[in-house]
Order: sequence, then C-alpha cells, then structure tokens
Amino acid sequence: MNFNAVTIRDIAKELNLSVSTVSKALHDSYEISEKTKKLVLECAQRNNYRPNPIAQSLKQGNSKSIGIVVSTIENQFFSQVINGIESVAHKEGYNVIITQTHESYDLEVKNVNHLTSRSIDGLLISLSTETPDVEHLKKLHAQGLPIVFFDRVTEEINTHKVISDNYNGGYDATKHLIDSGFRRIAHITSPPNISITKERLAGYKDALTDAGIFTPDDYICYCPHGGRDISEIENALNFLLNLKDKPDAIFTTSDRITTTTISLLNKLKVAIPADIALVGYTNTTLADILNPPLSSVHQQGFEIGQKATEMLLNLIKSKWPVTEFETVVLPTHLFVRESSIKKDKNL
Amino acid sequence: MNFNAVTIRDIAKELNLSVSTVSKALHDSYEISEKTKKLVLECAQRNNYRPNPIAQSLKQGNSKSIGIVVSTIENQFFSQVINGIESVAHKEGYNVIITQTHESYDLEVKNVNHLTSRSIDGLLISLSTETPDVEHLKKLHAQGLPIVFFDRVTEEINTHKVISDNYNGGYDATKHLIDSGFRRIAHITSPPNISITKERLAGYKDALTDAGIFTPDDYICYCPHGGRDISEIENALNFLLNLKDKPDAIFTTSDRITTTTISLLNKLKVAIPADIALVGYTNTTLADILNPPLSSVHQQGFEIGQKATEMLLNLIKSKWPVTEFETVVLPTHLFVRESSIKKDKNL
DNA sequence: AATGTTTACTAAAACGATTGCGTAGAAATA
DNA sequence: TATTTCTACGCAATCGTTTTAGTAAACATT
Repeated sequence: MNFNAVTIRDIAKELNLSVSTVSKALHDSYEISEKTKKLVLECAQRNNYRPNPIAQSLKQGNSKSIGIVVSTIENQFFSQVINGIESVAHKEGYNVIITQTHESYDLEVKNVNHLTSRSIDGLLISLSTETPDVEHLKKLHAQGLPIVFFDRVTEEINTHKVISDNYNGGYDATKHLIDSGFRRIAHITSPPNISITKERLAGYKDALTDAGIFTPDDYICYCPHGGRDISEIENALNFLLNLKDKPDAIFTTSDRITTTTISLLNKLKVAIPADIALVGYTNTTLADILNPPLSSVHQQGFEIGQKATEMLLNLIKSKWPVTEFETVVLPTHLFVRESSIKKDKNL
Repeated sequence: MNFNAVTIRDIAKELNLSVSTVSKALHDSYEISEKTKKLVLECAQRNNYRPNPIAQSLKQGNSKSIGIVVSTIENQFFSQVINGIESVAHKEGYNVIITQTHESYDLEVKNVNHLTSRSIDGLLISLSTETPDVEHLKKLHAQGLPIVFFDRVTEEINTHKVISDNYNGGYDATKHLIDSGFRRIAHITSPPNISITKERLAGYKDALTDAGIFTPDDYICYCPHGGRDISEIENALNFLLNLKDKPDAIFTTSDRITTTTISLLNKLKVAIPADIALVGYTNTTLADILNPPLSSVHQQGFEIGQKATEMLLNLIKSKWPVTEFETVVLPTHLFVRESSIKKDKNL
C-alpha cells in the first residue's frame, strides 16, 4: 500500500495537461509558460505532491543514499562517527542507512547484501571483529561499488581508508603509564585479526621496549568478541589477577572492554588506580564522571566520519574509475584522569 | 554510476529469450520449463545478476523500509530502542533508516520530509523537544502514511503509540527519595510541552502530594533543549543551589540531563548523595560505575522498539484502513544505587 | 478430422518520473 | 500573403522488473 497516491499523472489529469508538461513545470523548465507553472505548482502544493524517489532513482540510476556498517551504535565512538557521516552526507543531499553487525560476521554479510540490494551508491564500513575474510566486499568492490573503510580496515582491498592513529594512541597510553611509574602493564584487547588491535598492540609493545621494560606475553589478553560478552573480560581479568607477577596497570582497547573492566574491577574491590591503574580507549562522554574518572585515548570520531564520507562521495561522483587511493590517519588524544595516577595505596 | 550493470534484459539477449521468460524463470514460475530455468539461472549466476531493487520497489509499490526519527542515537535509550526496532524489522525483511533531530524542530521536519520522499512504508517517531506542533505529521497521517509514536508522543494524532509508564517512573523515583528521608526534592526536566515531561512531572507531584509534602514551584526546572546544552543545566543547578531552602535531592529526567547533573555537581564539589541526592531517568549501561553509582529509572528501550515496530508493521500490512488504535504502556524499573541513599555528611 | 487442453513461451502494459523530439498555433519577418 | 521563428505544449521512449493476456505448437479427446 503506497500511502502517497498523488502522482504527477494525477496533477496532469486534474489540470488537463500532459504528464510531461507537469514534470517540466515542476522543474521550472523554460519550455513552460509562467501561467501554467503557477497552476501546476499550486495544484502540487494543494495535493501535497511529492515526487516518488524510487521512480527518480530508477530513472537516474542512483539512489542518493549511502550505507553504513558498524558493530553497534551503542558504542559512542560509532555514534559520533555516524554524526560526522550524516553532517557531510545530508549537506550533499545523501541519505544514510545505518546497519549494525554486533561483531558478527554473519550479520556483516547480511547487512552488506541487504544494503547493496537496496541500491546504495556507496558503502562506509568498519569491519566486525569476527570477520575472517573480506570476500563479500571484494566482489562488490570489483563490481565497482565505491567503498571507504574506517576504523577497522583491511589491507586486502585497495580503496580509501580513514583511521585513527592507533599506533600512537597505544604508544601514548602505555608511555603515560610508564611515566606515571607503572612497570607491569597488561593489555586487554580485541581479537588479533582486526587492524585496530594490531596497531594499538604495536604501539603498546614499542612503548614498553623503548622504555626497556620486558613484558611477558601473558600480559596480553584478547577478547574473542571484542568484549561483547562480559565473560570475555572476566576471564581476562581473572587470568591477569592470578598471575604471580600481577600487573599494576592495564591498558584496554575499545569502549566496551574498558567500561566493563572498570565495572568488574570495582566489583572485585580492586582499587583503581591504587591496586591497578587503567587507561582505556574510549569515546564515552561519561569518562569524567566515572568512578574513578577514566584516563582514556580519545578518537576523533566525528572527524573520521566526515573525512570518510567526503572521500566516499568523491568516489561516487567520480566519472572515471579511481585507482589512486589514500589512507587518512587522524591523531588520537590522551586524556589523563585519575584512573592512571599513581597513588600510594595506604595514603 | 550504477555499479551493477547486468539486467534481466542482458540475460534475455544472451539466451535469446524474452525478458518475461527470464523474469519468470528467476521466480521459478510453473510456466517455464526446467531446462530453460536451469539455463537462465546459470546465466544469471555467471553474470552475477542481482535484481534491481529500485525497479522492484517501483513495480511493487513498497520500499520495504521504515523510517525512524529520534533525537540522537548517542542517547543509549534510543540506541536500545533502535536495536529493538531492528530486531523485528529485519526479521520481517524490512530495512531501517535512522535519522536524528538533535532536538531541533527544523531537523525533525526535514528528516520526516526526507524519509517520506525516500519512500518509506511507515514511520516510527519520538518527537523532538522543540517541536511546537505536529502539522507536518498530520498531513502525512491523513494521506495514509502508517505512523507509530514512541517515547514522546502527541495526542493530536490518533494512531498507535508505545510509551514507558512515565507517570509511575516519576512517582517511584520521587517516592523512593521520600522514603529515603529526603523532603526537599527538586526536579530538573525537559520542556513542559513534550509528553514525557508532563507524565513524569505528574508522577513526581503526586508522590509528593501523597506524602503530604508541599513543594514550591521553584523546585521544578525546565531545560528548553532537553539538556542539549550544558548551560541549561548549569542554570538550573545554580538556581536550585541558591534557593534559601536548598533542595536535598534532585530527580532528573533524560539521560543527558542526568549525566550532566552529576558532572556539574561533582565539579561544584557538591557531594552526592551527602549534600544532594540524585535519581535519574536514564538507560546508560554505565550507571553502575558512575561516581557515585547512579540510582535511575530504567526504561525497557529494546522492548519499546520491538512493540512499536510490530504495531507499525501491522499497520503497513493491513489491507484495510485501521481505525482502532491502542497505546501500549511498558513498565519502568527503578534501580536504587548509592546516589540516593541517605548519608550523614559527617560520617 | 475437428476440437479441447496443456506446455512453454512472448508481447505489452504497467510502476512514476524524466527528457529528446515533434508540432500546432501564434507571432514575426520577408 | 507566404515563410520562418517562437512559444508552449504533447508524445513516446526510457529506467528494470513484474504481470496480465495472450498464442503458437504439441498433445489428447471424442
């Protein structure tokens, strides 16, 4: 049931004009007299006529909408990215269709299929943690669908990418902990297959190496689902807290892992930072009022969204197949709060 | 640039068949011989043919997608609602287009127009705080667009609605504060024009009245933009804290107002709950690890989304104009945490 | 053999908007 | 008056798919 019954044809009938005259009048064509234009416009207004965009899309061969795939919009980083995307897309008359993978590969494939089968003009995607390969995207990319990756990218597809400076984010967070006097710094992170994990981990490792601190591999814990399930982080913490050389600080990646870690440490009566200091990778606007206020690496979510969308729209609008691609890296910023300030426990 | 060039016509040409034969073969019609079907299917596969959904939509008169209008997805309540919406919509093969008003009336009108001009089959909307009237929706409703309101509803349009039990949420929160020994309970809330404000306010007032507590009107502060700007809450708090009969507790509505209130009180060194107790209306998953852990009225966001979508899909699928509408009210749940527990300040 | 039935396909008309081309009638020009 | 030019509009094709209404040819029935 199409609720909007008023078509260009209805107007034509009502005014005893041809369909093409009405269409041209609505487009303010020079071929139509002012009198007729006025007549048509008035009639369209009165009947609340709205051109059927589906018909327009069919005619024009584009849908003026772009698809977004993220893990979950509950993650403030992603909702900030989406705001950035919208700010650019809407300005250019593009609509945005948001889908969530909840870190599942299955859902990612389904969403991508759904989006392309709804005829999007381009795709913005941050890969799911569980995505083992990108064949589903390679095919589309080969067919000419403009794709821009952001946040979690893949090297297997050559296209534009926008990421945070994850390496330096990881380096800075770790160095800050070192500079604050911590030496046994653990790392709880997402699965090792996704790009952000590797990059942040590399930063973490290099900061430690540069400071001459040896860190056992035991200190690095991976959460298979990126912290989707509390148990993943419970396991990691149990493991870390039971090590004979218990860490005195933890560097966590991702919103979910970070906030869940605080929650669990609080529950376990492990004082932050007295017993264990914490620096997270998170964009939550609540970092300031958490208990304790959370030191965190902040990413320019909004800007990432903006940049990615600009690049995507360039691809979409390009008349020629684009072969030169670039990867934009935006800086991260470390906010130091209480959770990483060395305190004497007995103070 | 449509990236998918292969049409049903291409296949027809390649196999020397008619377009209709190909279409029917792809739809496994009984009119087509097995041999031809196999031929067509193989050819479609080989050329990676995918039906153009826009053409299908045009033909079928529906777009299989529903529009959502919320104030902002950064608000966890709304992202939870959206998850609920998606869970139902996707199961039924419907796509979802999310738009944000950021509490602006202008954006609400724009988004609604954009959505309907993108041919949605139905609309799920929570009104913006700044929306003065619903003429833009009345028109569409009159034209037969299926609409379901949730959260912030209007009485001026007769259709399905799904809301939280805001009255009881307000009542319970206030009663809890009273039972905890607080007597001077202020209320910081959204503008008085939106439904949730009125309902929660009524609950707040009744709880006080029922307890025989007189409360001056001064104790009720409205944030014109629903707390979008920090200054709104700063003003409210300044006002409340400078009253000669300073409140000993505050009941706040909405995620934004609640979390900003904590943040500001912390900054002002006003101890929660020792100086001022706090109960908020919020769905943040971080309530537990805030400083202090926040007592809050929790709404069934996911379920609201589910229910609203079920009702919308019923409207969409109905062959007959629906005239009997219902308003579903889902219970809220008060989580008591530290922020509202009476404490002797000098303890 | 004449008629009915089935099989397997095609032609053409939708869906709604856009647009190149054609043209009647008015106006301008020769 | 005859011819050209303009003006203002209509016709018909188009986008890709679906669907209704056919129709030849093969087969079966009487």
